[in-house]
Amino acid sequence: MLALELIASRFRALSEPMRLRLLNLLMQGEQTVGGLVEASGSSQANVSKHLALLRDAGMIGMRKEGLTTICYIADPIVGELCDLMCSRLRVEMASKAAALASGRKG
Amino acid sequence: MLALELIASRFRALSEPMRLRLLNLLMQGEQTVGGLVEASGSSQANVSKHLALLRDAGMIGMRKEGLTTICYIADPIVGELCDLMCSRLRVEMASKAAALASGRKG
DNA sequence: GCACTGTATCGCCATATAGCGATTTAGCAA
DNA sequence: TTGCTAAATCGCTATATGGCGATACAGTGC
Repeated sequence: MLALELIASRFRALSEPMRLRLLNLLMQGEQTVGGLVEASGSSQANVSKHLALLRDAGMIGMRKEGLTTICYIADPIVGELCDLMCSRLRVEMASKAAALASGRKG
Repeated sequence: MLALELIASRFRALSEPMRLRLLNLLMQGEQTVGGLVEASGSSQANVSKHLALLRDAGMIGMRKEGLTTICYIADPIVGELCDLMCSRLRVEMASKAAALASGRKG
């Protein structure tokens, strides 16, 4: 179904640690591509590619100002999805830790 | 960072249309693997592989009853994430449709 | 025109995985 | 044991993509 592919592609955009890292940086405020390159510790080519993918997925926006390109979160869903996933993971990890502590199998 | 990889792997589990389809089927209630094979129209091998991946991601659970294996949604996050994404897509598609109708560029 | 800088893109390699058919394994019934 | 069935796994191919270095492009200033 078309809709499923659309949804899948959005989730896929969130399925790489480097992209989550870039989104996380952008959630603190808009940044230039160069700033993201430096902050992420990845190569310029990779960051550019990931940013283009995030843009195509509608998650971020980009505007040019002179030589530099400035990126910003374009879709509030990003924070919501990550918050949901993070809070869920916290619950799971807490229960696993409790299981380990009590000697049960994970 | 470890956490980012964990989060990314969860999103990755949701990044295939076939897996979304299987989850969607399971949201109507638990099903056998065979039932999912039939309902999804995919091969038994593929469905089995996707289900194993979803299980490893903690999204579904499986229990054996005699010969058959019964699958069920194990993590309520599945529905929430998909609802969020779907509602967001509806908003975007509606605005794109409006843009098309008014002759503006998408 | 030239040089410099910030981004985007290209070519390449390695890895991951979706899908397929074939096979194996596990449980039930003779 | 044999046979049957449900599911998992194996071997394979094709495709997608993350990461790299090199290059091309675009905007600025000379």
